[in-house]
Amino acid sequence: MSDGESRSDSAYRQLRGYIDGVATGERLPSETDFVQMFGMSRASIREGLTRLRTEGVVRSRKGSGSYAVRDQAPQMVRLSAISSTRDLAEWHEVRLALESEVAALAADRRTEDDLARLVRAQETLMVRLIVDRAEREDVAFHAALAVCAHNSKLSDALGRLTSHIFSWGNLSAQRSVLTAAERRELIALEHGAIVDAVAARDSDRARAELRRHLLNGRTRVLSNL
Amino acid sequence: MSDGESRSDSAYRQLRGYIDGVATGERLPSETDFVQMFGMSRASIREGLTRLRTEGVVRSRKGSGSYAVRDQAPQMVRLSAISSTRDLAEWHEVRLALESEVAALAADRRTEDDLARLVRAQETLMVRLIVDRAEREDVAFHAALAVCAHNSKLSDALGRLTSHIFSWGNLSAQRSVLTAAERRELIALEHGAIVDAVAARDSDRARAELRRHLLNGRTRVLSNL
DNA sequence: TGCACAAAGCTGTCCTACAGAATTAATGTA
DNA sequence: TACATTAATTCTGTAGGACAGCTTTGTGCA
Repeated sequence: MSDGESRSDSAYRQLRGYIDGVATGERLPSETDFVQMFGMSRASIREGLTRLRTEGVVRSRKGSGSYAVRDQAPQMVRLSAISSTRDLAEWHEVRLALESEVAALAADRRTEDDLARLVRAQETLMVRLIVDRAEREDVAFHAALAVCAHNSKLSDALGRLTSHIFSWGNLSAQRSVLTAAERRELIALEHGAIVDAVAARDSDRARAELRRHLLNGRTRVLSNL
Repeated sequence: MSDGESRSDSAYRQLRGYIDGVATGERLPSETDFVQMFGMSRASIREGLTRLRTEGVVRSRKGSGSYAVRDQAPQMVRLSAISSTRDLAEWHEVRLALESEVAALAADRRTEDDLARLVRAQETLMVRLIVDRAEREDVAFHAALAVCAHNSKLSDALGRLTSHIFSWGNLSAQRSVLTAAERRELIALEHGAIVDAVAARDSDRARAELRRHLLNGRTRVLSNL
């Protein structure tokens, strides 16, 4: 889990943890202090600090020191760049949290029209899977599921997060460990179970089946790195 | 150019300009190439690159090179203003999704120190509840729980969302249907159940108890409107 | 006390060096 | 020739040292 973490990732994480424990505007220890505290070179410490400066969490003044800048306007949740497998795993967990709730709400609230759209999205996906990986249709299925939940805040956040994670996937090698046929069968099975649960208005089962689907997918993706 | 510009500022600006002129996914020149192109040290170049990586504009792979990312995609999830009870209910559901997962992860991953902090937060809350509504201490308890989950993305998003919801609550009349004593007993019971589940490393129970806690709270708040 | 000045500490920047991953070139074999 | 294997090269990540220039602190003097 934390093995894919580079030195500067570790520095960033530890610095962030340190900053969470100090008052607004307070001066941080010097970079050389952090070097001794964290047991890594000043270059790595500075890299972590640079990231925090970019995020607006820290401000540095030449000759004086670095200072914690507590956040001013928490009106946004920033989808920070995915720069390590740990970042990816963490965003996956956020997605899992949102989408498992979406699945449960979908089972509770779906209309007949919603269900019809969901079924159609799944059928379109399965047809397309014969040709290629059908990533666009896969996203469409999950979007159709989100619509069923009848919560615009939830589906909007989930949609942005999913595309964020997805855009990372496009950059990486994206070699699947599964054959096309295996993948097709898996999706048929797992998506089918979700659709069934939503159709039966069984929210607990919908949540459980979606969790299984995402956890399986995560395992496959992460085992590829 | 401008006098107040540091070397790394200049590197950042020039790198950004360079990247604007290349295709998505294209490989950038090496850091040593930029050293010659911009006439500054590799440290300054790397600082500029680190900023761009943090912004998600660039991605670097050890041994290979740095690549332009583009597809600037939606980097933010906007916490839109709460202007109706429906908005409030929807954000509550998002919070429920995130925090129930946090509770489950907390039970799985909490260290002894995490647990100690959580218990202390609850004790502080209970003491303060004798005096007033102790909203700050209530938030602190939930923050302590989030720390246990060891997922900075999840806890950050949840923290911002919670403060967003709370800021609405502060604006409204905030008349509770419960007496202070009733509220105190309820929090003791429900928070206690969560702490117990986390202590026992029972993720399912932690999830369930947190759901119950939040759903009860939601019912109380919404029945007030 | 108040002020000037020296000393120490800090970040910003540059340099050199090397490990380790990824890519490319070279080489041997069928 | 075609291809698999190996070696050389390239590149980022990290370490450590050095110094300039700015800020803060401390000291001594009037």
